Amino acid sequence: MSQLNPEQKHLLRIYQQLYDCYGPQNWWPAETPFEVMVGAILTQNTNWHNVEKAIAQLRQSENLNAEKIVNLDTNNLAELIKPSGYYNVKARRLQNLSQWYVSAGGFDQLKNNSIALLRKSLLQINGVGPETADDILLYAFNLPVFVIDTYTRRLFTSLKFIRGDEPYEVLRSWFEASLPGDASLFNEYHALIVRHAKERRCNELNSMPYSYLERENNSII
DNA sequence: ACCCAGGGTCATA
DNA sequence: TATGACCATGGG
Repeated sequence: MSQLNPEQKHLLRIYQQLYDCYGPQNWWPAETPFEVMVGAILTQNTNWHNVEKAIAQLRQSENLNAEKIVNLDTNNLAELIKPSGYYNVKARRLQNLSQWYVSAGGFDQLKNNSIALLRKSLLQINGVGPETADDILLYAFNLPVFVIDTYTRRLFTSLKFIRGDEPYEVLRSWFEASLPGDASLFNEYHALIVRHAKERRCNELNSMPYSYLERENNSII
């Protein structure tokens, strides 16, 4: 603790404040790593409540596994996930992801790869962008990756840590370098950010801006 | 009726 | 590299 710089200490104080307000979030709500991956695709620009309906229909039809999804007719798959929106696009994305998953030999094979290799591999799947890839790395593989989403940008912009328009990779690497590399911490932190964005009941946060940009008179780049 | 949600791709300049 | 169009359901 004594070796942490001011930014690191403040990021941890913000985390502690969120945790005190909302408690543990127990993310990601799923029974298997593959279900996490499916949820990560389906939740793209979509309310989680709608995603739950889609996953329930996949489960009920006994299609919630990679081999089944690969072999399903794309239109039938689209019908099953309809509540999640963008269903034609997402049906193709789910099949791309499932093809990748099956071809790689499943979770037990995939988990042996490094973070960098897995991310590179995930980003080559059409339909998997940086945030979806990092959701999967953190919540399916339990790897220490800090997920950047619109909520993260908004919160830390309002707290004056960032400008808000920095490229994804700039923010991810900055947060990862500014926090202990602990998957459990990143897991809970991101979940708390989302919880706070939905409820906005943690008023203590508003009174603790760090003003990093003003103090350094510069950006984090 | 209007707004947006736990993004990403593709076409265009 | 940088904008804009597009994907689409369901809840507020």
